[in-house]
Amino acid sequence: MPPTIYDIAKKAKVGIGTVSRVFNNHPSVSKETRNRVLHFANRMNYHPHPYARGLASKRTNSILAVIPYFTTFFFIEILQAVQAILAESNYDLILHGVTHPEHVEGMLRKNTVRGRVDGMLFLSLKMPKKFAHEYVNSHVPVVLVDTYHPDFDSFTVENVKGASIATKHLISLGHRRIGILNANLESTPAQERLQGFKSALKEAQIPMEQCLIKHSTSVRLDGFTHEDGYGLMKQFLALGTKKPTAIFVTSDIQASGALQAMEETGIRCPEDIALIGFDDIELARHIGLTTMRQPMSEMGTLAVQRLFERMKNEKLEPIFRTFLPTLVVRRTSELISSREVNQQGTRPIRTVVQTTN
Amino acid sequence: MPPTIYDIAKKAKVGIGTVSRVFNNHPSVSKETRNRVLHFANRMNYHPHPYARGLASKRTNSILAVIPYFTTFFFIEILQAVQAILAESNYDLILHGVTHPEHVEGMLRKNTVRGRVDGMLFLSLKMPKKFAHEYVNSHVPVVLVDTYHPDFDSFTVENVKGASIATKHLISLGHRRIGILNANLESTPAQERLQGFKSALKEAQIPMEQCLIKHSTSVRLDGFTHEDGYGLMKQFLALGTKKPTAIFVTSDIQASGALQAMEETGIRCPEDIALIGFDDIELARHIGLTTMRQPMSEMGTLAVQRLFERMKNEKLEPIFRTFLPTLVVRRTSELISSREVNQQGTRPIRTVVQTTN
DNA sequence: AATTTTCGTGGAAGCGCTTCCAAAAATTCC
DNA sequence: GGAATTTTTGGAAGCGCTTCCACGAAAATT
Repeated sequence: MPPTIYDIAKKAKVGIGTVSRVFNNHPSVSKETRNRVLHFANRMNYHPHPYARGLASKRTNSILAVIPYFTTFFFIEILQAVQAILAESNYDLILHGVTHPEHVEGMLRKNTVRGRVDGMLFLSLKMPKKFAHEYVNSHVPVVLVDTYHPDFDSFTVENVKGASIATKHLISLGHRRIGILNANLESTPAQERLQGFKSALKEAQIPMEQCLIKHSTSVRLDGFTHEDGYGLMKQFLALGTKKPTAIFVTSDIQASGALQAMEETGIRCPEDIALIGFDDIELARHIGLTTMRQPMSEMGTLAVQRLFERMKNEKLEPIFRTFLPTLVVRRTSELISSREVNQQGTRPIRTVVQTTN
Repeated sequence: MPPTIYDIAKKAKVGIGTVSRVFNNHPSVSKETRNRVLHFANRMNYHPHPYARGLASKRTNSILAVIPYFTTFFFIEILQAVQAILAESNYDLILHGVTHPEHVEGMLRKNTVRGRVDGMLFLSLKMPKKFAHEYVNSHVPVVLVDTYHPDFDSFTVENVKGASIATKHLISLGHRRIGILNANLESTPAQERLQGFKSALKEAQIPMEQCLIKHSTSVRLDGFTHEDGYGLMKQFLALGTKKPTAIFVTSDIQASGALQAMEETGIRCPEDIALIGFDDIELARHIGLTTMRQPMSEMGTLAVQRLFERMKNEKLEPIFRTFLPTLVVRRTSELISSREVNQQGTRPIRTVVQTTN
């Protein structure tokens, strides 16, 4: 049996209250007593039982991250930043992957009750309306990341503007027949990116063509997959002379599929069709994909910081913070004329990050 | 205040023992009573307090995964499999990223004490000798993944054989000047992969050349990075006529860096230098990299299953299970003669998985 | 020197559960 | 119909801690 606070108290000839105070850095313990307690605690390898602590103090020192089941780089990078902060504050990170959207509500109802966790990060999932409504007070602080609800702190990416910037980039390159290769329109990012795309075209007074607007209908990962990109690009390529000269693809992963479809068909990028993605996952750098960078690490950091603030002070007004993706120009959207070609006919892969504001 | 077991008991006009029994699926509760309790519990949104439960029952329903701080695809895929199993068994997954190797021991000492978690997965980190020694009984079940120690269940990849298979693949393609682009030799996988490489050459009676053996000295991620691959490949390319015709790269991520270095220099792959990586991360498929696939998902699954077994029965003998990586042949090791070239001069990216036993 | 204030400390109560034992209720048996 | 079983049930004790109140000793004040 591991030693309890009583064992330490007895050995150190003090009361349990004193031992407790030592381990909670309570100021009113004399230096000698403190050292004596620490000495024995150390010798006996004593560690306060976190559950007993949680039960007695109503603080758990752990925060819960609820993420969609599919783990992509997007979440990893956010969680990595989260972990870093939590670790230095001595908090535990509990992970809940949600497999089915219907489970979200039950999960919330279960974990949102005081005493389970000190706070909760809710990533990329739709906050059920019904739940948000009945979520009044006396509840655990919740911060949303990559999803929005007026009643909670929300940290999201400006998908509309990002998509618009991406599209404008293609326009600025001289393209006029521009397509969009979108994910499943069920998902909010897909809707917003489509919206941004359309607004950019409208602003540039480029007429929209229905055949240049394609989206996935797949349910898996809301269509943000390599396969969906591949399939939709094949459809684009089948358009023959009506096919676009540039395409805004709503995620890097889809773009990689699209690129593969192009390679197989012998359509060159960017010569025949230029491409721009969204996300800037690691892969994008490797394949030289122009894309919109999402500041995942920053989002994670700010979200936890906000969560901590809210844990200190319940009554903060919800804030809604938005992150503007940055344009990262790489090979797939290079201007053909501006290319450097070396003796072997290959080109260096370069990355140009363009800061937008 | 959330309702407690007492509130439910009062409403349902039963004793707290009965409520407890209902929530623990104890058989000796009559159907009507059970339904009545459940009815009120539901109405009042009652959820047993996990910490109180843990304290009273000495089961926590959570397992801890200790991972190196740097989060790579390797861990993600393993953890994803772990999560899937835990979720369906109603267990929580607690994540501890270890930032500094020196922290490992303290972390173990702290969490390995009964009552904190029910079990622990220890990924890719070196189990401190000193700790393993004093870790006798009355401790939490621990299972190691991607690392080995005789006193614990260990699930590891056969790096030596994997590296040997990779090297033999290159040999079978007719290559004789074969290099190895390795990570930091401080790390076990790097050492083992070097060993497998050497043994394959020896078996084929190919003399080893010192200049074809290169490794990273970087500390970050033990040298398993894009940058290290890039840098070392530059060194290979600087060898001029003495440069290899094929290289075994000890990870996909390094291989992607190596490929970039080749592209920049105008050295073609596989025409001038063939490449084989290790891991089969998603990226490998996208860039058409031949590689050794590590069965990460399978490892994760089996490791948790073993952990569960051990949680049921303390006294199991440690087992040591080993996974053989599979050769996945893609573009970077194609035989030049066997290439299909289509009219535009591009080739389809194909994947051939070769099962080895 | 007597009084007040401060500091350090001990330990009871209570956090919300599980588990056990004893007792009540229902069922079976003779 | 009553005793013997079996099935349900109630609730005290205890899990390991925090927190608060009370108390004695030391320091400061008068």
